[in-house]
Amino acid sequence: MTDFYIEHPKLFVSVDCIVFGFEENKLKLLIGRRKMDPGRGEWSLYGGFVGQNESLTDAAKRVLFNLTGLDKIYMKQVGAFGAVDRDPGERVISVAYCALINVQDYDNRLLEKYGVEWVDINKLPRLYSDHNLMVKKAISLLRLHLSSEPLSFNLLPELFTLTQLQKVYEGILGEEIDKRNFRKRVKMMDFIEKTDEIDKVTSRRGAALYRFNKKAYLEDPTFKL
Amino acid sequence: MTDFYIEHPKLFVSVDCIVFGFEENKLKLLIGRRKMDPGRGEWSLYGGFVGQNESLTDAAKRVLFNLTGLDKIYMKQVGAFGAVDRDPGERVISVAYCALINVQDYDNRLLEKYGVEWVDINKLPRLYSDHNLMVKKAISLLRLHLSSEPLSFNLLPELFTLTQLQKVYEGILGEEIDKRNFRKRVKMMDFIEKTDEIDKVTSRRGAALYRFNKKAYLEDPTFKL
DNA sequence: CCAAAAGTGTTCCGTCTACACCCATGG
DNA sequence: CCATGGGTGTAGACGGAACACTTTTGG
Repeated sequence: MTDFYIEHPKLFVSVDCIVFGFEENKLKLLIGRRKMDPGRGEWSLYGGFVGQNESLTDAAKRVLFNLTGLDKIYMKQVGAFGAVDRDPGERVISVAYCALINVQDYDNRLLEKYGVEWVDINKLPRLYSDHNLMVKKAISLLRLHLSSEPLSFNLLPELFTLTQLQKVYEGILGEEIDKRNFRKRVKMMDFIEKTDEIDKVTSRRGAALYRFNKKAYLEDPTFKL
Repeated sequence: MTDFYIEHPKLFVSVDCIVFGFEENKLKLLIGRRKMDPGRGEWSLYGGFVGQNESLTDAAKRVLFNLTGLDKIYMKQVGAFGAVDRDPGERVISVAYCALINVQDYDNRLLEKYGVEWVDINKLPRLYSDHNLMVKKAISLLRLHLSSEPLSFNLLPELFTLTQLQKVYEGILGEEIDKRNFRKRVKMMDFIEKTDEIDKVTSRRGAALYRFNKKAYLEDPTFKL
């Protein structure tokens, strides 16, 4: 390949992943202690550098797969962060990606392997570099799109109760929702289907389990919840 | 500075600017013919490479200043574009920025100097590389934020008529708006102030000129239009 | 005197919000 | 039998959408 742009500088480019999960009826983030300099020991998002022949999304997928053992994760770009001194070590441009995973699919042995933990988003510590900023932006993005896109199901198992679904909404929005109004709205979405299964774990009475029918949704992708 | 990350590759990073203007009651984009290889002669956004000691936003500001002679332009990041072969010349990560300018402030002599033109966003040609994608995303972003942020005033002169304001909305949303409903909503925003000035250019009768009072807005930054 | 744009209110309908009680079950 | 979470409907308020005519003035 010819060097068309040889006179311009090249920079390190990394991706940082903001991994959301839903556990104990709370919205959580997968973060860990940095294992390298600079910033060794500080709380941090998990990231990695972008390869010469790797697209940004591929890099994000690779990093997410390493961290979680999962592929086909729902993922969305949050934005590029490029302050000159954002990384104390070297000049690095970082592109943040937000990921939503179902913690049931996550292998907990990886927590130890990577030294990461699920931390309540309302109890986040100070993070390395500009990672708090990234998280803040990711949450605004989630909030912005929550009511017009079927995001929430990515955080839940295949079968879920309406209370769980509601808690996901409350976790992301950071406010409580009226149960009756919420269920009324759910009923209008035909692709949120009641199954015959009953969940007896979280309540004595048992709660009906629902499923998000992706195929039905794609036939008429109108979402408002 | 120590080379902490020496083992990782470095990439070219550029910024591309999507410059919106409002002219002849239409939303337009400032684009031109590429003056360099690869892609010489193709329609393209205006961009530039990010320097080693320059933040992403500074790079975008610099490129915008070069192109328009204006600083303090309203600017928002659209996102990072990182497909491996997005640029036919070399591997380049590009961060797109959307800018809103008032064409009255723009020196038309620069059109020739840079070989750029104001093109109706509904009549855009095929653009270089993934620039059409960038534009599309920028427009979605504008639409998304239009009703909750005072974006539109950046496209208008200090003093503007309500019809002009409405045309900006229609241009961005791509649909017509009811005049009476629109004006009713404008009246509720106290920081859109009627002045004593009258515009006699666009109508025989003359239209009242309004002003966006930024200070008043900042005291109570609630926007809904 | 007419063309062209400015300006102005009301009614209706649908959507959102507030709100409280009974049910089923396991321990 | 009681504590715990699951499940259900209605009325009133509010906001958005539809809609047509009068005014002013330059040419």
